[in-house]
Amino acid sequence: MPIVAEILIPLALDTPYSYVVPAGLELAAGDVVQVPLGPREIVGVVWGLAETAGGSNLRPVTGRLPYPPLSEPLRSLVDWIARYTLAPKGSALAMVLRLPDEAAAAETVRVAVRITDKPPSRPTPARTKVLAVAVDGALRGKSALAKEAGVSLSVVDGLIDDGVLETVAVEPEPVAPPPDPDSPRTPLSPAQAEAVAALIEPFPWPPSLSADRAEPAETDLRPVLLEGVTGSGKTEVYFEAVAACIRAGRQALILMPEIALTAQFLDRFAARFGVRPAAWHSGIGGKRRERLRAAVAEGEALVVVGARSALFLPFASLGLIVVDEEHETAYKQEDGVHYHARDMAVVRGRLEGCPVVLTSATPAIETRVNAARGRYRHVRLPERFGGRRLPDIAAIDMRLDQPERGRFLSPPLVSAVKHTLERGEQALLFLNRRGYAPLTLCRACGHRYQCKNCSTWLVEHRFRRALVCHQCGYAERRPEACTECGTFDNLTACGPGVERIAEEAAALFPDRRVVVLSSDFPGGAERLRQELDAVAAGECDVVIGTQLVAKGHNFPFLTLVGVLDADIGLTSGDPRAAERTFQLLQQVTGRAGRGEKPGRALVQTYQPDHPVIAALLSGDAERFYAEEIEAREAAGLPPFGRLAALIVSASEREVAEAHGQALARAAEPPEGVMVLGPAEAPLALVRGRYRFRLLVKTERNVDLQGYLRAWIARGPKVRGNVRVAIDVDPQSFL
DNA sequence: AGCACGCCGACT
DNA sequence: GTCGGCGTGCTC
Repeated sequence: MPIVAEILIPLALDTPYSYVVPAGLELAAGDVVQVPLGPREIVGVVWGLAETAGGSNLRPVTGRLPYPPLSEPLRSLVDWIARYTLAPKGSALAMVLRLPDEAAAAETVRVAVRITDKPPSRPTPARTKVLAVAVDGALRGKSALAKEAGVSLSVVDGLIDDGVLETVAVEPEPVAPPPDPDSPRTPLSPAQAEAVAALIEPFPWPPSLSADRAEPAETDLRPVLLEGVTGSGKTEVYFEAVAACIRAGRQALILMPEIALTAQFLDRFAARFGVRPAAWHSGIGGKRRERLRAAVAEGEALVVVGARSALFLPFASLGLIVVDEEHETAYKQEDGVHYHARDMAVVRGRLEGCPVVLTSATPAIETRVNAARGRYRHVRLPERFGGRRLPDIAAIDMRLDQPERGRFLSPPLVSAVKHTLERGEQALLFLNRRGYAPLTLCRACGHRYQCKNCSTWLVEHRFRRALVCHQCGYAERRPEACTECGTFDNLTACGPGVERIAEEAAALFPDRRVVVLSSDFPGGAERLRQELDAVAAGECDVVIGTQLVAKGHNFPFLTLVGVLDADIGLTSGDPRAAERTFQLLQQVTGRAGRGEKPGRALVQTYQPDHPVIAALLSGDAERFYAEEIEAREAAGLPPFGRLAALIVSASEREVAEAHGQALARAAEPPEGVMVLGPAEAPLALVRGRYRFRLLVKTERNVDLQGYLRAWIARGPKVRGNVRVAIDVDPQSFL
């Protein structure tokens, strides 16, 4: 009887396709194979095998490919994610399978050169310089040697041709040198040591700590929330869990938001483990990427630090997943397959049978609730490391301390910055608004510049001389004359953005180095990264920054943080606005005083009594969480359970056809599902397609997928290429 | 993802 | 009259 293989193909297909297995080919589930699809050959993965009588009209599997098979837990993860996110299985597989393309896989042989006994046939000054360096007989790369000798590469090549230097093929440098868990380290504080013990005691691989205990601890595979204020040393605590994991011979994965994956962090890792960890992020490409993937699959890479896509690496023996800064929104993937990496990490941990540690100074509400209800363990680090104090936080009531007309820095803040700079310390002015001014209007006719596609104001970017929509990216040149009434030179900028604050700071402190850090930093992400390093090294006095300064980087010289408009975001319609604002402000004020000197934060606000601001000022996070959870309950929003948004993406024509129909002609929701509102007006026109959202609330364990499928079936008749996904966010699924 | 088919506008 | 734009559907 012929054997039929169910092959999942990494395309947007929801079901595996059937192929016959040719005689003589032994296949097992998880094997990576090549199969014909239409006119071409394509890579797929064996999802299942069956012996059947029929199937003679099926095309045969071409053959097995020399890649490590996908493990059972990883295949289950693909199935799980596809089901949960309503994505086609093949799309979920594609995230795991990103296989090397031929070009990238071609390993170029690296060569090094070494001096031989042969004297040069024609000694020239340049050659003499090279030989002076090479005389020690050590191996060097060609370009390294040329650089060290201060000559060009051709001189080295000439000496090779002459036989004076010999080339030696070198092994490529290891992508993942083994970290040493027992490398000497700075001692932990008592609070940290206590947290380490509490954290790893119930982990399945026996930690050395409990080796001498009489009773072996009972394993507890619940995810753990490791919560501690900024500067409490959470990293060192979870490093000990990583150490215990690799001592037990298992691999560890540390997930971080991309922005936090800095040289600074890798150095901290190196300080603990002797080597830098293997890093996986969107910037790592080609050959290196594939070698690292192979090292992970062979179990050779013991620790991987990576952005969210690292979650899909084919670990041979995963023993621990750490999700650093678990509240970060960067963990949400918003295009293609919609998923939240933190939650998928919890799922993968469950499927792999390994513990998952979530860390944060300001956990997401749903994580806090999960911890409070005992579904997650909760380990806390209550104080800052090394006896350092949290920054003093004070409010500046903008109704009382008004800035000068046309200015945005209040007098108390200006004087605080002045004193900070006089002491030779750094100040950060935080304003979560890119560009120069959020609104431009004509003084003559009152026309307000608005996006052509969205309902938002166009933000002036003075550096680029453009008006830009922050919603959809639409941009136009900033006009000289009003496009409505034609009045020349009469447009006025309303409100501040970071560029405008930089202008103000430069005027106030003309002899100081002022730098603006935002995601549209001129020169791109790489230059931005360098600039962040420069700021951390103290090469700047006043930093004006958007939310990106709240993340990742540690600025040891920073002692003052001024928050310019703390109220931004509190009034937005987002049900998570309060939480987001609290997290952001807590993180950014926590930047102050992480070096030698104590820090201070001043918060400009019009509503010092707002619960979010009050909680921030009092440093009472407990109160904030309690109040926020209560407020959500009262508003019918879930503090727990799942808040999802159905996102429909439809073309302009489809929208026109569906116009007038209630987009939320929803199926009757099942028990436990509550529709919070009708589909909103189009959120944005993105690349010619409108996106809609439908917010639904669910209790745990409700078949949200089923409901959403029903919605799709009975929803507006937008035919054809309608894509649907769940906006995965606060949720529970265990 | 590719690739084919098919339906409409704008051109040698 | 065709050329080619992309919207749509199909691949075991």
